[in-house]
Amino acid sequence: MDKLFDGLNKAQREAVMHTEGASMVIAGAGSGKTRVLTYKVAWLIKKDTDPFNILALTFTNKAAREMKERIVQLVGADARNVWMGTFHSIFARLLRVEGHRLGYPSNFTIYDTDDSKNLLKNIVKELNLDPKVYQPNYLLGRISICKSNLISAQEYIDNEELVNSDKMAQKPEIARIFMIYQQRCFKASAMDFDDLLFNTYIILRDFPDALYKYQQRFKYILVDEYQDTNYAQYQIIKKLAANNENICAVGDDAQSIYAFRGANIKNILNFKYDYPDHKIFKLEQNYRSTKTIVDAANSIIKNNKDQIFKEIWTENEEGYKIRIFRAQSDNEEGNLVAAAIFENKMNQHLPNSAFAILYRTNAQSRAMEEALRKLNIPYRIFGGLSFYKRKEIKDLLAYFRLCVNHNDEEAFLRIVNYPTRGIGKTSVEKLIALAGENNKSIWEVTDDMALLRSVLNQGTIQRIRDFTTMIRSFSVQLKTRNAYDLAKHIAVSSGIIRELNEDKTLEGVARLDNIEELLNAIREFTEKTPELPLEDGNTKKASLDDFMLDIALLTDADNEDDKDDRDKVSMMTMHQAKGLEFPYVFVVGLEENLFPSFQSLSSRADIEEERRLFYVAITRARERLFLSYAENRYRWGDLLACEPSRFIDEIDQKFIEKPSLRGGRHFKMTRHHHISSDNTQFPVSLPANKKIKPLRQAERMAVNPSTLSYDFSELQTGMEIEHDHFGRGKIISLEGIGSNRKATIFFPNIGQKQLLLKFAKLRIIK
DNA sequence: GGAGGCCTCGGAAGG
DNA sequence: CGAGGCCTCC
Repeated sequence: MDKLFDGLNKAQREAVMHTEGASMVIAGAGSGKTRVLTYKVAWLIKKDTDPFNILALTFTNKAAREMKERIVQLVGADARNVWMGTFHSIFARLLRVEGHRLGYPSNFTIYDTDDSKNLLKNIVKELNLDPKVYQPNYLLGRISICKSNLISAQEYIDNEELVNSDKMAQKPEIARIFMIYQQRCFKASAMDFDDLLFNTYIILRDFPDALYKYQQRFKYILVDEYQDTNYAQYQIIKKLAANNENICAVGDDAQSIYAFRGANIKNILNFKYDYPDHKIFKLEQNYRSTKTIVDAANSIIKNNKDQIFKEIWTENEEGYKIRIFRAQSDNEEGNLVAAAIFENKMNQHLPNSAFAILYRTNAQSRAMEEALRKLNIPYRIFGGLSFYKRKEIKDLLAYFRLCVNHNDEEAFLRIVNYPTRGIGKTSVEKLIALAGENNKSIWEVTDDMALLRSVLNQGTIQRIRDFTTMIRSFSVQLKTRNAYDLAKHIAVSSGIIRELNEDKTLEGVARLDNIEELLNAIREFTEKTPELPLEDGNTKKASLDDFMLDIALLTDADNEDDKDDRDKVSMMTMHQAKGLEFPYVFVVGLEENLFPSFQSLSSRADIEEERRLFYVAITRARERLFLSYAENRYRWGDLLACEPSRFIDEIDQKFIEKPSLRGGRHFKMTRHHHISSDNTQFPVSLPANKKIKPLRQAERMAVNPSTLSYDFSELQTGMEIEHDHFGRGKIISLEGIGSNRKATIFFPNIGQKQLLLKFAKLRIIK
């Protein structure tokens, strides 16, 4: 037996060795799923499969990168040639080559969700429709679900059922908006995230030579997180695998938590019909968690009706029972969690990084942060505003985008007047209108003097031409300069750096830092990318258009900041925790209406998804699990009374530490759980408009006004403080009492300011 | 064009 | 509560 198989158990080994034909690996939490995938690819390579013939699809870039590194360690650098990446990055690559078949240039832009929403907003405005009725979020959601179910704009218009349901919902124009949106994206040489899948499918469907080419190339196909694939992804895989049927789908139906964004659990349930000769491997031994945690998780998930039978077990020791905290308020919940972390850190000699706090919504992080700060426990929050979503980053990237693709409408609109150059809203609206009337992109309009003269004055025209001339001059240099040089040149010549330099606030300084960080990333890219040979025998460093190829597909996890990985407690949503593990895990906010979320209460399918999310959350824990809930919680500025989550009741009581429940439980079966039938519809009809918000008003409760006394006694005249926005300053005087207490502060960069202490979150420097 | 006031509305999140 | 959009005023 090859030594590659050392350290794999029987089920894992069988799954790895089954390379020919279809197979499905049902991998329970902590059962070594990633291991099977990596070893399977490694085994294929070892058996002399050309890495170029292996396609491995993951859900995150990070997963792909880590897996690739691991495989390289196992079988050598050759493994770098495996086609491994997310669905979106792999198929974006395919579309750069094949997109011309549908009329896209190879340098098409990838619109991110902000671009898509802006475009939709503009379209609604141009059509004079009510922006309240046609909200960008809603529209994009609708369009996205269509495309991920392979329904084109034309098919939508022709589908009576869909059009009628929109009429019933008083939104009859959705089909038209969808169509215009697609046309505008096309005109801008842009694809949104869903187009990357939709268009890939269309090419495989309509161009037999292309289908043949990729079926030949991808002889072995592996798909990770199969339970989270949507219909479009499913169909693409099915097409690619149709010839060889060497497909291996890995997943766990119990961990499907993305149905809300179109993932279809049926893909995993139907695998057996799609590939009748398939083999199923079940990985049921958990290596991660204690018996208590594994069995408690089993006792929860068995409440779900829709699932593939499996029995997760472990040889690990029994371990600690689960402790449950009941808190009076969200703040007290934070204090209990922080205190427990502190105590365990000390008693068990654990590093901060041994702990994770998992919550349902990002808003819950605040109470936890405050509590941890009080005890001086360092923490790191995952999620939040992504680097690539920051305004200054998007601004600079928009310059790059427009250089690479002049037709990129969203990039054009973003920067045509940033930094300000006297091209106002009215002029821009006229450009958009001209583009629409003449079936041109905005850039093409700016190139047509006759058209411009028809609606704009000479001064405006000149300013617009100056702008396009500048962009052109940048574009020319794509050929001559390397990515870093040009990026830096653009950052300076565009005026962005000057603009940010003038902003002396903390925010402004941080923005400039971010620009610098982006430029550093580009420098690194320029240096790391192998040089391309030129016709004249010289070589050429990577250029800015190379860098821009899949920049839209990058996320925060892709630039792991090594400077920030000091020993810290991790805080994140349960969704983000998928795939991770920690010795000590706190799952907080176990309250009805929060977890399970109030939006999920009316359908069984939604509740089951929440339950799977709970399952994911608790199976992150290796040694010890803590659950908590608050009886009162601030939500959207109101103090709400809460009841403990039904999920707490679902855990078999024998796994729970007894004395923690002071006063016993005050709820049992008295609640009414409104359960309607499953509203999953597939593939033509769309999910019905989601439920009406239940109970919000009724839940509201009076706030106890005696708690509103403010005490800022630590602050004194003469102190140096720091303010989020104004930076450091010195307190000149203090006046007023209670909530009216205010300070006069001198900020060197800004001047003198009067601030109400209850709003200004001042930090004392000395 | 930018600052400041008022209003609205809120899920989880990968690419 | 707080972010973001929109409107008004300079």
